[in-house]
Amino acid sequence: MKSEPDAYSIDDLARDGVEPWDGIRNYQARNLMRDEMSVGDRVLFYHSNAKPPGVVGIAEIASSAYPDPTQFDPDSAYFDDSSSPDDPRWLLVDVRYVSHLERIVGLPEIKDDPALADMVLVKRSRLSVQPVSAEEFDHIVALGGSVA
DNA sequence: GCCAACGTTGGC
DNA sequence: GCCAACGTTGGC
Repeated sequence: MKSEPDAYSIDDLARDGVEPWDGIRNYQARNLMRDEMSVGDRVLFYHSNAKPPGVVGIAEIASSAYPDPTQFDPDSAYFDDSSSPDDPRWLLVDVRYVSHLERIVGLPEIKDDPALADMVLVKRSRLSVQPVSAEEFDHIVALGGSVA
């Protein structure tokens, strides 16, 4: 899962513990949260639009998908007036902090690693929630160093 | 700041 | 249903 650290960083998640992952406004990302995530699933936390961009930590899914309240809030940047409470268009999941990696695994390193060539991040980078295989997950954690 | 790659919108 | 115009993402 990607986040711009200026908006919400791994340090913010470490401080907050659990955070509703609001603001996802992409159908593919929504469907992944709805259909492919279970409580306890591990998450790679990725800093996008960062210097450097890369995987910075580990989180886990702390809830199943439920309606994102910001879509109904006219004062929110994520407000969507074509969504109704009867039939919510946008969902979110709660995300819980697990750990930082010992070092950032940067995007260039990921792109250059043959074991990671099939990652969605490499093949189709512009998606804020992406599936990661168990092998890819373990490989990146091994590169970055697991703190726990 | 630039721009490539997508995703969405809306006229027809 | 097609597709042009437009908006967003995010690396560089």
